[in-house]
Amino acid sequence: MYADVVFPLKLPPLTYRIPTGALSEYNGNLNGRIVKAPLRGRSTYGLVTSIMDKPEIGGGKNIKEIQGIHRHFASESTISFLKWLSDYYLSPMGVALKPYFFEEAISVSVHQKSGGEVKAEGTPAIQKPDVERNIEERRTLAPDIDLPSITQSLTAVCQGIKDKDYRSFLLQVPSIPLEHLFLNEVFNEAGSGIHGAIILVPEIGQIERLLSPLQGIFGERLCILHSRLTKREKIEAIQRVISGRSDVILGTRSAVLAPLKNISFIAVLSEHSPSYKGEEGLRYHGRDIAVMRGFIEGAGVLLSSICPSIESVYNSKIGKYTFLDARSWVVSHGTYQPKKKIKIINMRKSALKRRVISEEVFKEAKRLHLKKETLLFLVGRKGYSLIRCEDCNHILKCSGCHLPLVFYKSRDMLRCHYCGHEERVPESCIECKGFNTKPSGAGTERMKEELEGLLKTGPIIVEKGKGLLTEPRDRDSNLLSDFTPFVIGTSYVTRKLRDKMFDSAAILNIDALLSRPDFRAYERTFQEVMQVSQSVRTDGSTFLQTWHPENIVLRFIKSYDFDGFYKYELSQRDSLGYPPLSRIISFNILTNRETSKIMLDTQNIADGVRAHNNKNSGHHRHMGIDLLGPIEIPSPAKSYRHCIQILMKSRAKKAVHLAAKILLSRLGKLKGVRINTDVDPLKI
DNA sequence: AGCACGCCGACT
DNA sequence: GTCGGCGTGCTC
Repeated sequence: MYADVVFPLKLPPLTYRIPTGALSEYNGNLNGRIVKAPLRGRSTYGLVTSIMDKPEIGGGKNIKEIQGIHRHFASESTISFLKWLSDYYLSPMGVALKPYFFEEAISVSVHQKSGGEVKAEGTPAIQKPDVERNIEERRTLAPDIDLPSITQSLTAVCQGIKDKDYRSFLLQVPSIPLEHLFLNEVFNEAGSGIHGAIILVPEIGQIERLLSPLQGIFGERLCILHSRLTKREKIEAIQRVISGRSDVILGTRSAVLAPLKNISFIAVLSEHSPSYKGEEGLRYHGRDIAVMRGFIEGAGVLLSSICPSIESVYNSKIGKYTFLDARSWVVSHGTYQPKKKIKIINMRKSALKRRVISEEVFKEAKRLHLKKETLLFLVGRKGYSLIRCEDCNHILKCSGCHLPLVFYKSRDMLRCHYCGHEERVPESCIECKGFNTKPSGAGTERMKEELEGLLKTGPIIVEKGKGLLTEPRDRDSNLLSDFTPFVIGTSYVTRKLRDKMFDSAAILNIDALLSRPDFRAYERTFQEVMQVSQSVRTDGSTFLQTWHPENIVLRFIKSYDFDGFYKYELSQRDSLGYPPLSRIISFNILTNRETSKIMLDTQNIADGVRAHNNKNSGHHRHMGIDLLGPIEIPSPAKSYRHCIQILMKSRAKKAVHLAAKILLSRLGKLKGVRINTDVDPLKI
């Protein structure tokens, strides 16, 4: 008998001989067991995914023998999920095994005597929920909360958990605290029915805010899992999960693949967050994986957000998810009023002299400064500005990366934010040799300068720029006391300083967000504004400065018309053939070699696949597969100098996978290149 | 991931 | 002349 073994390496399953007698010792089934097998002369731990009578004909000639059989790791459903992952993300199975915490599981096996099954200790008794606290929370968050209609659906979630029905929900909430409150409700209602749960948040910082309420409910059953744990901590966490001591996991993206034996519930908070998408290794999307894992393992899945992704709303419209609308959880009086004012500022009418700040925002700054209140300024970048030639309109770029260089006035240097390269500011324009180079646009540094200048001229005195934060990267966010009047930062300040509330906020150049070369630019902008408004107090305003106030997205945003936006955006995506109505797969061909020959070869391969596609689906014109490229793009990987990209795009979502496999197998024959495949890429 | 094989620069 | 650099390729 033979077994296919997967190693946590960039490898497909390899075939090994099963030692005689071993099978009967394990009831004739080794599937899902960790085994030790020789690989390139060294014994390595791997996972058995299938057993068979005869080895595959095409496989290796001198098949080696399994050296040791260890604990059971993966159920049949886990193995089929692994296969699905490898298939969907077009990666070798070993790459799919890695994020499964396989190596941690091996360490656990090795340290605590291999061979035998670890007996699950049975789930510890559920702790009494902290009822007092929850009631208190409800009172302060939403005094007249009207639960009935929501509760019905919520109970359905709980029933789903109890019945092991496959059910996914998309919940739209008006605020982050209510998102958390809802989750609390689910656990209070369904707590005793939950055996195995995963709660995902997009960033590590958000774990903290859910920790104590969840500990109140689950006590020792709760386990934290994220990528910043040390090796040791990770192994410890996985040990708790494998042994059954912990069956409720709170963590980031990677936690979705925690090796839980049973799962009855998965929650994905802020499901729209781009942090859920991986950019290396197995490039899986945490939210999509959650839905798929829920389906395969029969768990209820709850996706929630203040501003859901177009994908998820689409999926709810076509019946894949049940939509729960909690936006009406708005309290009319009381302390909680989520719909804060959003003001669109027409810069054509009201930009002040240096064109980065408007009269309205300046007035608001003066007003708030007098009242000792706080204002958040959001700018597009760090540093002072870009440098643009007034004569030829050329913007200074990094010679290596072809990305704009950022001017740091304080150090009088230009810096490439991508590769870190620094250079002196040139005397004249590289393009036209003119001497008319000027700062263009505004970063945090320039805003600080601008603001100090403006406020000093008025009746307000700023204490030597004190309290103005220009370097939000500072690890120590404690620098920001509650009395810090003005914070200037890039958008990720809102993520890092979630608990700090501002009296107003201003996005100084929303046009930069809206005009990003990304088909999701409008969606991202909507989400960004919703995010920012979360940090603004109830009676405060969010100012959006724009040179294009006629932009339809701004009108949707201003009136919080998410439904209108969704309709508009979906029709745009439809007419251009973008997701969610199509699927995109990107292929990056990375190399350090001369690019011209590879470019030619790649072109030929692409043409071949194009011909193949046309032959197979020529009569369905609208269902065809678009193959774009190859084109040379700036290399996204530091260790490779060149990158050639091919994009595949089609409304026929299954056919595109098939075509991608053909393309990949041909690209694989190229020498001296590395190929990165990204299914459903976020950045293209 | 490792580890071997392989083809170009400064040392005994 | 060799030692060794790491870039490239293979692992049942």
